Amino acid sequence: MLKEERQQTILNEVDLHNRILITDIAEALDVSIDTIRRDVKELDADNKLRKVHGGAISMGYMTNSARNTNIYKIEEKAAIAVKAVSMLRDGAVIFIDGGTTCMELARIIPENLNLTCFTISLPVAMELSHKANINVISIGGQISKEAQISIGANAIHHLSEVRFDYSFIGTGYVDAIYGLTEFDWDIVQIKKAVIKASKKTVLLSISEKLNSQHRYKTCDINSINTMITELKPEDKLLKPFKNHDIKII
Amino acid sequence: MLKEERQQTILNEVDLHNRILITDIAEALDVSIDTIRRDVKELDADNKLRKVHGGAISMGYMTNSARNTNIYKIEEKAAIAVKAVSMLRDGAVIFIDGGTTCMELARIIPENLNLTCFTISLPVAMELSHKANINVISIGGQISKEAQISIGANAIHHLSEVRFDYSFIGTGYVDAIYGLTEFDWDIVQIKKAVIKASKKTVLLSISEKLNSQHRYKTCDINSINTMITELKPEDKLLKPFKNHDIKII
DNA sequence: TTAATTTATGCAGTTTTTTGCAGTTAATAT
DNA sequence: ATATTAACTGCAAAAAACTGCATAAATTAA
Repeated sequence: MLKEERQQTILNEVDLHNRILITDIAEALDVSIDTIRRDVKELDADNKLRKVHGGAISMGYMTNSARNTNIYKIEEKAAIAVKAVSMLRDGAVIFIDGGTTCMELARIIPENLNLTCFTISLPVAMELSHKANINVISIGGQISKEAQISIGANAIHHLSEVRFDYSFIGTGYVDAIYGLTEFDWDIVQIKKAVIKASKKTVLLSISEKLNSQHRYKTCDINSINTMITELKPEDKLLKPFKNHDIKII
Repeated sequence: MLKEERQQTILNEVDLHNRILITDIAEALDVSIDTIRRDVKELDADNKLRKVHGGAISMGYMTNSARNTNIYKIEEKAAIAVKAVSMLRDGAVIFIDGGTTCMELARIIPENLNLTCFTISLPVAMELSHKANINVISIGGQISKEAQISIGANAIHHLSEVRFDYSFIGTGYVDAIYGLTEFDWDIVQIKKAVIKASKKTVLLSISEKLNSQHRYKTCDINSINTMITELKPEDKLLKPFKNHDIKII
């Protein structure tokens, strides 16, 4: 049997069943385990499948990391994400919110970090699921079509049963006096539950949102432990927040 | 024997068997191995076949090479999805499994249909969230990195608290005698819970999976109410399933 | 026709590729 | 923590591919 044939067979099996065992294939094709191991290694290098311990899994829809490049103020959000990542320590149990800033954080979390990440966001969960050492836990519930996050009583109830070392949240609007506010009532409810479940709450927000407010209130500014913007901590725009008990990065 | 003749013979053999061994051809045509090697080299340069170590394979046989971005057997899966969609009625409460076939179903569910859709799959949830009239409920839990679905006790517990009119599920392997089987124990547990929560269970499977089996059993074939493949119901491949109480579409 | 030239083929020696095995290390499961 | 299983490393045998060269066959030119 030709090597090419063998590799085609492997690919076919992987496509069919999403997952294969090296030992199964070796037995089926009657070649040594090492040979199949090498085949799988090659196919993995060619991005035809993903090699895992003991076998291989299909690329399937794993590949569709539909990089949405045109995110508003992406540079600022990336800068915020970098600061946020520096807070992460091995073994931490954290929560990551939805929204493009938190998505950016999820995207740049290093592969080698061991974390347990809870999230209500479908895109964040998908992004994190590609990282080997991150244990991802999706909080279920009704899906908000606009934000692609879980909302509703079910999600809130779930949040009441966990406790995060850190939660990284975004907000629609933030103001030193009025605190964090949102356009959407459902989202406020979820965020309240998140903050309640967190030992430390970290707010990620681009400076453009500073000094803005809306209808529904999530929490006072004092409920936030750390605030991250793309600005330097000494920037004058951040002055109104310095009077509070907030660490500004 | 003319060189042209010889090369034509080689091409014929390749077309016939999809593959050849250099040594076989050399022996059959009674010329030296080097000659055939040179012939194959030329034919490869002319893109008449693909030379590989030890022989050559036909161009047509290389189905997998260009297909990297696409989904395996997408036409078949789309055909299955079309049949599945025809079962949906306004107001139904359904469950959609993960996997590429179920993803295809999610993709083609009409915008104007009013449905409540539960799912454990992140990609399916994201896809459905774009449809205005679909109420999407994500079942949370630990995220399986391979399948991008929720697994574990939490997800199973949730499934125990709902009841679906229909559940559309995929499977790794299906056989008339051994029933539905999977590679992965966690996934079996989830699927058991799904089936238990469903008034009617609909299996979506491409025919290539028929008569295959693996280690862990999800359920007997009788637990399935409807079975959808890309084949016509009267296809002889489906005969083993006709003895059972299954509706075949 | 014959000589010259090109092309094709086979052979020997060398290099590369493939494969399986044994021993060790790493990962996973119990 | 320990047992089991898988992965990696280096090695060696076998098979295949490549190289250069010599010879044979075919083509062309004189």
